[in-house]
Amino acid sequence: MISTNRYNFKTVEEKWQNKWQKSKVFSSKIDKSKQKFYCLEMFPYPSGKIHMGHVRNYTIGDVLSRYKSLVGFNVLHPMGWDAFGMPAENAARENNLDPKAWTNKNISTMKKQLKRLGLSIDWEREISTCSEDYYKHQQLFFLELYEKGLVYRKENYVNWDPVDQTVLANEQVIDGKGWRSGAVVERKKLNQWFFKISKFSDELQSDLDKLKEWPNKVKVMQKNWIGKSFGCEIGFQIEGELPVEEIKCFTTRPDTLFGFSFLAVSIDHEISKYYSENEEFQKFKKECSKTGTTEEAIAIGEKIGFKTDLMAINPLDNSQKVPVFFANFVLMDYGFGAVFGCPAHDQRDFDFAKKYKLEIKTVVRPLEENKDYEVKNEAYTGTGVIINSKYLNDLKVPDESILKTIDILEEKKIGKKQINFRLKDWGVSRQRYWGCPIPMAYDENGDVIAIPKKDLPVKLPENIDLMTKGNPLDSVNDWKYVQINGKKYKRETDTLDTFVCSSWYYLRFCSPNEKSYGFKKEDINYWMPVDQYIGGVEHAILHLLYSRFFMKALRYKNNDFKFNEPFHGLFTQGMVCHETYKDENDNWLSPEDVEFIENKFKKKDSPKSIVKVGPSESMSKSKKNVIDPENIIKNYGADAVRLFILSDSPPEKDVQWSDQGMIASYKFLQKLWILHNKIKDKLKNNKDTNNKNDNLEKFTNQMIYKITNNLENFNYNVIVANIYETYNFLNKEIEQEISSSVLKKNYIKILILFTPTIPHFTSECLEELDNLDDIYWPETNKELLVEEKIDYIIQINGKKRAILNENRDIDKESLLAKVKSNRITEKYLKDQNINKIVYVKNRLINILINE
RNA sequence: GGGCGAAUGGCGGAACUGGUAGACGCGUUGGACUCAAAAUCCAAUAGUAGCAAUACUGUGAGAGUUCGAUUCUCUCUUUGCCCA
Repeated sequence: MISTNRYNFKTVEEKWQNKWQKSKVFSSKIDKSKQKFYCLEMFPYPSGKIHMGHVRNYTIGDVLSRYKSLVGFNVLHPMGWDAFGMPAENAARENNLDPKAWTNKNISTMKKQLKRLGLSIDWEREISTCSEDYYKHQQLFFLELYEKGLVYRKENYVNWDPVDQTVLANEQVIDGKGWRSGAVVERKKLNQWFFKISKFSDELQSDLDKLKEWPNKVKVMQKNWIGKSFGCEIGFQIEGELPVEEIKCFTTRPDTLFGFSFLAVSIDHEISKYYSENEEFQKFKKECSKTGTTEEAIAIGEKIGFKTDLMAINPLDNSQKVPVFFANFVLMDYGFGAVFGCPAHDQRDFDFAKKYKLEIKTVVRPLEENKDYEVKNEAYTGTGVIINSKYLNDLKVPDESILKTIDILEEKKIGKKQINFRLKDWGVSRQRYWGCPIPMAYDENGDVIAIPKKDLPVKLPENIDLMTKGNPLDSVNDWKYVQINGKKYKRETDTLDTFVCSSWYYLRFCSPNEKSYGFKKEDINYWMPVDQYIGGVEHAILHLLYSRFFMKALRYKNNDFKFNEPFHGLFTQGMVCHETYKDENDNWLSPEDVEFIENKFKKKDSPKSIVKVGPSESMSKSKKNVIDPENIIKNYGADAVRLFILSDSPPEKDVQWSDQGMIASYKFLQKLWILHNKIKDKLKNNKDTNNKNDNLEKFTNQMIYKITNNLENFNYNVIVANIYETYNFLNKEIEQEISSSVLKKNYIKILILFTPTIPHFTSECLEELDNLDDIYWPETNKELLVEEKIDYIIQINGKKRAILNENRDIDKESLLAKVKSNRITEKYLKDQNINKIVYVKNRLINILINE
């Protein structure tokens, strides 16, 4: 009688999680005799509870970590909390709580939940960015960067909410209004701290080529963001009443200079000082401030200009004089805050010229057009040749024309070759409470002083009033004023952008307990760089670029680093999606409130209700299409959840949540448990037989090969398929006579293959077989992979006609003879001339005949 | 508008460097067990024709390279993401 006890995931999973914790199997130490592997998933923001996205992200990382340790790597797999940020401040304000208490409560909840997933995390390295132990090192880095000249203060435009008296991030501006107050957002100039990321623009771009293990998509996005452009600086002579002699422009299209019809400058251009008394200009400036500061807002918004009395002279044709405008689409931070307008070959310039009735002169024609080609309804920006441009005529656009024109301009001393970047310096000041204080202060004249290093950390004050308008720190007077060297100073009350915290946490994980500095040289030189970084593609630009910058900034004038990129490999996983539901009044409904009866979705307990089913979208609280991992883990167990979240889609793509799929994974583990018990009984009762059955041995070996390859290539969905395949095979094979030693040996290998995916289950099984020590990843026996019999594909005129199972390495003639005598294929070859035979050894034969 | 990717059964998805298309799972259908249902087990499942053996069609559309194309090249369509 086979024992058919059900698999009790609850006791088994709890048992193993406790064991792992007690025996500290996942704690990591430097061991120079072993090769290290640093596996890092993007750390979570402690918002309250974990969501399915976390489950997916951390399961992927866990499969990798567990696999790598089984292979023999010394694995570092830490976890921490991105714990500063606005949600805490908002939640605290709404519920009259302390942000710190709120955050720490969330951390403890989420930590419990993550442990419940059975992740192989070294919790002794846990860090939290809102703890003093963390941010004090960050303040020191800030000062070091300041000393190296990589931090500076300047006035910059921000999105200002006049009601809440605060700065808004771009994503908090919705339709030009503040997300909370609903007030029309203004552009306001504020003094802010900046990281000089632009100093590394070139390096950040060119080093992307070294990141071979990054998805190309992400590299392309970063490249576009950095936006290296090659062009030329041109000085335009100016005529007019004002004492302005020259305006410098940057352009990537100097070859269109003969199509010049206006010159546009930013409203912040230095010549604006002559218009400070001009009421019309001030009105215009106000008009401009209504459009947001983003490039997109400027691109979509209407192009408006303010005509000055100045005229600009075309340096290549002194007889041509064109008007100078202030224009809202020219940004001061790009180039020199001035561009020359060539309407025929730039859509923005074209729109502007139409509006202000300026000349549109065609200077490039497409190759297929003739000399009389003229730009009509829209600008022509494609390739072609230069026309109407005197000595530039007939140059090929763009390759030849741009370089040639620059040469000419340089020769005439009118212009200079120049490389320009779109990437702007990183503004890190935030007018918020719940962040890392910036260790700076001001004297009564407003002059800056750095807080002396010995006085660090600048602690964030606690128990403060959050109900004030603007930055709460501004009104904490006993904190705000500070004595330095006997002199009174006012502290910087802005805090650092939370992206700063996440720009170096990967270093802190290497030395989480180091007191004197953010990391220890010895630690980072062993563990860094991160071998595999895993997270959502939504961080493709900012977080990843900032981290890359921070690494380079720390390394600048510092020999402690053996590496200059933090993340060797990057994997971006897809999102977890679910259908969306709405009731008849367009209120979002949670999947829990909806049931599927008689082919229709209904609201639970109201059979007459109508539920509108929307497309499957990324799970989000606002659309209520979320599935709470906690319930799912409680009902089905961690292993089943891990199995499902990996099974349905490749990890880099979005996955649809499916209740049926989830249940199937759960049932599968039950079936696997029954099989395990069958095998156990068989091992107990069977003796070693001489009956030679090497099917199992062969199959296991093939599986080792397949699963290993699939693990190496992140084909985790295929691994789940491999696990099912293995079950299907083993469940049948077990009915055959197998020597128990062979069975045991192979079954143990199989369980180890399953371990990265369903670790609790396999640990229990392995223990029951008294095989817990000496667990290592099995190796493929290459010789066993070689099959003696092979399915040969028989093609006639390229068309598959049959499959013949014949000996390996059979020669062409013998195979042909078999084909000729084969029941199915003989009729095709009868009385036919064979023209050609394509024979691919151990694979196929293609016989070409006349027809 | 520009850049990058994707398109395979009813659905999610497999397919090593061009060489058996549809692994595996879901769903569906039929059967077993049951008074019945659920659960479980067995079988079938790309389409068309056929009792069947088998044949023809088939990886978004069209062309090309090749003995052979889901895979490589070109054009187009749809769609996703990023940038504007």
